[in-house]
Amino acid sequence: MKREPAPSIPLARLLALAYRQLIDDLHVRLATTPYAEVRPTFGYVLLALREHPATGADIALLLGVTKQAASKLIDTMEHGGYLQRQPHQNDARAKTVAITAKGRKVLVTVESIYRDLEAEWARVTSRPRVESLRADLQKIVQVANGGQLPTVRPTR
Amino acid sequence: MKREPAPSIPLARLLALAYRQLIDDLHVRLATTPYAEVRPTFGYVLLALREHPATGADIALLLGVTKQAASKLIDTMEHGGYLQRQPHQNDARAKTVAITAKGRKVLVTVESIYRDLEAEWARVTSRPRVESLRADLQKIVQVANGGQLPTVRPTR
DNA sequence: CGATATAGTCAAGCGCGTTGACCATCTCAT
DNA sequence: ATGAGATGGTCAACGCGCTTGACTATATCG
Repeated sequence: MKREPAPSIPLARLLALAYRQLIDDLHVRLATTPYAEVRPTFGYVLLALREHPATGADIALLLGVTKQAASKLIDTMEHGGYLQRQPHQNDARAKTVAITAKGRKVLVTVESIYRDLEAEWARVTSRPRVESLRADLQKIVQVANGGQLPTVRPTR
Repeated sequence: MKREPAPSIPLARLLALAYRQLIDDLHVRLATTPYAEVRPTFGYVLLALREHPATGADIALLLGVTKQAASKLIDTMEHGGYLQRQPHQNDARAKTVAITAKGRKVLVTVESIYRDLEAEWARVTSRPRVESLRADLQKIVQVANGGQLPTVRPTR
């Protein structure tokens, strides 16, 4: 046997695989709900709107994309009934983007699915190890970005 | 105080951020080498070709994309001089795709950069924790895929 | 041998982002 | 108060990376 010492798999590859695993599983499960049309980016927007409405420019900034791209996404999400544009109170140029009841339901559904998925991960390793994973990743990402969690930028 | 228990950040988000962190840093550093034009997907292909050549169809399967998409990518990489198409020995339909010396140099460069980056991660947490991270992610992904590491599919 | 599968390519189209140009409105220094 | 510039939003055109569909040439196997 000419067995090499098993090469350690690049973290980048594992991260990509794990991420896809989660996202794909999420959307497989979402497909069985009334929210099958929800696209991966929706979640980030809904999450941002949960606390309080925002403008299109805010969302563009959050996602790290242009206003135009954000605007298109908001169009789609509005057509889907996940959020709503309203005239802005203090600024006649701006529009307020607010999450709808349907949008909130998606959020609740997604969170419940994530809980399931993370529980499966915990069965494969253990609850504490999953929490270490979360903590370590958070720390690493934060340190690399001056203490802040950077804005989303789903993938590339 | 109506302080909620600090919501734990979704693993999916952390994974996405960590992955982007790594990939972006990699390409920032690559930009200072003679291989600035290398795109994220190149690495996966080169890695696959390191051991032995493959056909376009193999590569398509590996990347989880169509033959057509793979073909275009191979075009680009061939123009860049990272790999080479040759007639296949036993099959007149097929073409053999082989890594070039330049392609191998990219691989060496990338690995060295990854070592640096992973070392930085280890400084933020610790060497053993980075290795736990790697081991846990690998296990989780494998278990979810019947013991095999799935094919690449860079992102979505 | 012929039916069917497979390797590869060309062409058109789509999703999701971009750049560029533009208008309406807000802000602020003068 | 006003005018220059910044900002919010939209429309239009286009690019990149992928898709589906159609096609040719060659392999494979009953």
